[in-house]
Amino acid sequence: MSSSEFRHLIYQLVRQIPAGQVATYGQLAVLSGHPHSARVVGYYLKTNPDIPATPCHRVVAADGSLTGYVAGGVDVKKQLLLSEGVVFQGNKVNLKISRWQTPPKSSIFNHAPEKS
DNA sequence: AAAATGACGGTGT
DNA sequence: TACACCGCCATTT
Repeated sequence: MSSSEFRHLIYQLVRQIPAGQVATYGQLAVLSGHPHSARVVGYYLKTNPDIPATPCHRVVAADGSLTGYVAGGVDVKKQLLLSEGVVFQGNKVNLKISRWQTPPKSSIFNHAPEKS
């Protein structure tokens, strides 16, 4: 897969994050098939060509903290997330509650065991 | 062509 | 919990 396709795929994934939920850079990296390229994902969002089309504000760091946001900075980013109903704990997103659960394709008939 | 950079993430203290 | 380090990899210098 070429870099340009990789980038396009990231934007495609971001556009699928529902309002009120967030994904992490690493999560997108894994979903795109590039588990070790979280930083690159961040770079792609930084150079996001079309902010309105791709809700890059719904992408946060692995610990829930907010990193950059070109159109106004993390402050604006937080406000956008709050207005969508994302749950915060202080300065960080409560991933436990607001993390985007990607639909597991093959586990529809699967009892996802919590723990054992 | 080689080195530096960054909207990351995991580990160690 | 917070901060410092180090590995990662497409892009830029």
